[in-house]
Amino acid sequence: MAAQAQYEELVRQFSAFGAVKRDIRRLTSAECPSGSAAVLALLGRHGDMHISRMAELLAVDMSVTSRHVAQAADRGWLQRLPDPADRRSRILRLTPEGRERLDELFRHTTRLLAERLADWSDDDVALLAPLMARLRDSFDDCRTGSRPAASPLPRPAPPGSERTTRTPASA
Amino acid sequence: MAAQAQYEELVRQFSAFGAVKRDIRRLTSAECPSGSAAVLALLGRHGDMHISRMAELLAVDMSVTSRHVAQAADRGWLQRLPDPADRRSRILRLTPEGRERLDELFRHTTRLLAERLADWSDDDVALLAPLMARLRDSFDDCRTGSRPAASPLPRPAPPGSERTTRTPASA
DNA sequence: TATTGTTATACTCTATAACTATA
DNA sequence: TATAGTTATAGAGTATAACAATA
Repeated sequence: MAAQAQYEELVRQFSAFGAVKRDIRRLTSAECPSGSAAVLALLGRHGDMHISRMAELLAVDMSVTSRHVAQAADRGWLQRLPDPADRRSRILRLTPEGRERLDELFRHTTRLLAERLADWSDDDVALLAPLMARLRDSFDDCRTGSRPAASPLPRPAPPGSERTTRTPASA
Repeated sequence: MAAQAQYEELVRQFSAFGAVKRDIRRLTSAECPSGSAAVLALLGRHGDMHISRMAELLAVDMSVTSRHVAQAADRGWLQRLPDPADRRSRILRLTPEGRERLDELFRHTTRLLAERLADWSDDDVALLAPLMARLRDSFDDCRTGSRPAASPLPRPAPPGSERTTRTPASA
C-alpha cells in the first residue's frame, strides 16, 4: 500500500497519457481505424476467441465489440466461424490479411516508439512495459471477477452494478 | 537505445492500456465529460494559459480544444478572460467551481486507483508515475519542437507535415 | 499576409435499449 | 428464462475546412 501522494501523481500521469495515445494513433493508424486495431491486436496476442471474451478484454460493451468486429470482418481481416459447441456463438479468427495488417501497424508503432524513446536507457524501457502489464492485470482482475473485486466504491454503482460486457437487457 | 523486442512489448501494453482508461472513466467521471476533465486537469497543473497552449498540451486540434473549453465555460468551470497583450487571444482560468469539480474528480480517481493497486508494493507504485511522465515528455518534445524533432518517419507526413494544434487553413 | 480562435460538417467510439436465435 | 450476438439510436471525441477578428 503506497502513499496517497503516489496515487495522486499516477492519476495525473494517466490523464496526460491521452496525449501520447493520440500522437501515436495519428502517426501510425493509416488505413486502420483504432477499433479494428484493438480487435486485431487482441486476436494476435490471445488467439481465437468469442465476441464476449473480446468485449471483456477490451472493457467495452459487447454491442461495441460486435461492431468493431463486423468492420474488421468487412475488410477481410478476420473470420467469424460458427462454434460447433454453441450455435449462438461465433469464433473470431485472424485471416492472413488481418495478420499482415496487424504486423504492419505493429512495425510502424514500434518504429515511432524507438524514435521517440531513443534517449532512454535500456533499463528504463525494460521497466515500463511490465509495470503497465501489471497495471492492466490489476484492473482486469476486478472486471472479470477473478478476485474479491474490491468494494465498488462508495460512489457510483447505482442500479445494475454491471461488470461491463453487457447492457442489462431490461424487462 | 533498447532492444527491438522491448519496444514491441511496449506497443502491446499501450494498446491494452485503453481498457484501463475506459474502466477509470466509467467508474469516476460522473457529471464531467472527459473532454472537460482533461481541460480542468491541465489548468490545475499548469495554471492560466491560452487555448493554443492547451491544444498543444492535449495534442488535439485547436478546434477540438475550443469546444471542450466552451463546454467547461458553459458549466462555469473556467473563465475566458481577454488578453490585454493580444486581443485575439483569451486567457483560460479555473473558477472556484472548476477547482472544486477537479478536486472531486481527482479524489474519486485516486480512491479507485488505491483500491485497484492495493496489492502493489510501495516501490512499484513509485516507479510507474515517473516513467509515464518521462514518456509523455519524450513525445511532447517532438510535438512542440523543443528538440531536433526526429525525422517524421518514412511513413506519413504527406502534405503539411503539421505539428498538430492547427488545421492548415488551405487557400 | 499570418495568427488566434470559432463554427460547421463528418466520422469514429461508446453506451443503452430492443431484438434474434439459440440454450 | 437466460445467454450470445446483432442492430438502432444517441452522446461524446476528433479532424478538416471555412470563417471572423486582430496582428
